[in-house]
Amino acid sequence: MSQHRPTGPNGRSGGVPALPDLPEATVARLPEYLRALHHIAETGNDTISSEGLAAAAGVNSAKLRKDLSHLGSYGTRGVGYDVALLIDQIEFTLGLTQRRAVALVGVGNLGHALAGYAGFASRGFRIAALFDADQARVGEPINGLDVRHISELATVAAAESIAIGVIATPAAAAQDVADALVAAGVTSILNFAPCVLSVPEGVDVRKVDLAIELQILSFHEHRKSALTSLPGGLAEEAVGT
Amino acid sequence: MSQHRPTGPNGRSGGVPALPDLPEATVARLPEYLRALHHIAETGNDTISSEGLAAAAGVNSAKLRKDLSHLGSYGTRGVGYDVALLIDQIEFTLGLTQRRAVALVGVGNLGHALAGYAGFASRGFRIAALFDADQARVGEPINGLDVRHISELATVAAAESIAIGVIATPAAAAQDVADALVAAGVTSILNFAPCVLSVPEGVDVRKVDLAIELQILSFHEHRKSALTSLPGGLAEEAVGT
DNA sequence: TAGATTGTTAATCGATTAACAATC
DNA sequence: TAGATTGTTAATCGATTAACAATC
Repeated sequence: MSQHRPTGPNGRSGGVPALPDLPEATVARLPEYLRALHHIAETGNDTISSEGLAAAAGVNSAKLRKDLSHLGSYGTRGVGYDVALLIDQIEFTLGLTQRRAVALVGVGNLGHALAGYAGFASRGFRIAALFDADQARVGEPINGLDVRHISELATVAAAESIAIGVIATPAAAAQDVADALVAAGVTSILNFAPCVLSVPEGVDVRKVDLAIELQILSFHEHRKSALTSLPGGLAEEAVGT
Repeated sequence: MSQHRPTGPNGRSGGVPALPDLPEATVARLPEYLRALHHIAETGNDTISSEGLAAAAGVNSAKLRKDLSHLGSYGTRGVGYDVALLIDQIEFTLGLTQRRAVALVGVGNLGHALAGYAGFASRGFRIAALFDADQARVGEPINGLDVRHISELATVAAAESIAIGVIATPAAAAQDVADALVAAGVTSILNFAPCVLSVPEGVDVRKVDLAIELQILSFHEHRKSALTSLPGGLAEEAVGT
């Protein structure tokens, strides 16, 4: 999913503040904790136990504490975590202290929806530019931004300091778009096209494939219906804890 | 992410055809192999090696062979895999031999795009009904389907044999929608709302949170820029293989 | 102090990978 | 037969979890 460069055993020389190595599984959960913490903050709580936060994030509390211990020691034994402090720590770790500019390529069905998705803005990102290869769409205003032609990518990316790109094109176009993004200096790509992208070392790719999510659910449906049709009683038994 | 019931050590009595236990990580990759295989089939190849398929799916070949070995032995040593046969096997395993009916709840920005997403139809699913809580949207035709009021969920789900639901509502509404889906007999949910759902045992939930994907990328951006700003040379060194 | 809760340890579990014997 | 490639083994690695000592 994400091309990942091992950061090595932190073998550094200078007195630079060390960014600790975080397990990838932990990194993937931090945003969930952050979302839960914002929710908790909104309800007026300024302290939360690992048990409470874990419940809000849908994980078990041992895992949560283990995850947070990688960031440092920001809880108080016998009390819990200071919500505001923990929000700050996680936001810092995720690099969300600056609002990051994002380029969105492909303003079809899905791209159009993503361009208007309020969750990006509220959670640390700014859609800074929209691109499409179709001249007929260039100039079209979406959510306050005019769609630009893909050929302008490099210029705009430089001008807006864009390091993150979102691909919402058909699969057939995605690799070319990825190449263009990389050429424009983008080093992180979120790919909604159902295909594998090849990118140089140092560029991170994450993929969201909507049909794959349904197919995974389909697998479990298939299992569930197979169990149901077994001779009496077995279904319950096999479902276990 | 997905509430998962361990299926137990296959402890069965009767002579029912055994569905082998598959590691969850393998299940999550099968759809990717399937997509790659369809692509390979379209290019006219009827045989593919593990090396070739692995490359097309973006994984290493040892992992691919290990994954496929869980389904049984469908390759030929010295030759490779029969593309059509493997497609059939994976589709069977994923329960894609029947086209599955899906209910989509919430036809805002994102829901609208999902309702029109061709990838669902082409990869085993049929959006059978659209729902919204907003009476103003009820009756609106989207992609050949009229939006219905959420109160009709149970009736329609039964009539259309819907077992899979997609939630594309605001977070605040998502839990109520999930409850309604479960009450209507839905046993698999794909949740696009940024919140944790609580569902009964036996119901599977998968979650897609678009902002979380960007936040994970942001983390890596943060790391990369920290490395870049280190005193000369270290950046290259730390990036490693 | 007594009660609560963190941070850490250590055991367990599952996933990945390289290597290679089996076999086409 | 020789070459190619699978399916499996076994070692390694990373993630999860329960338990509890540390400490507020």
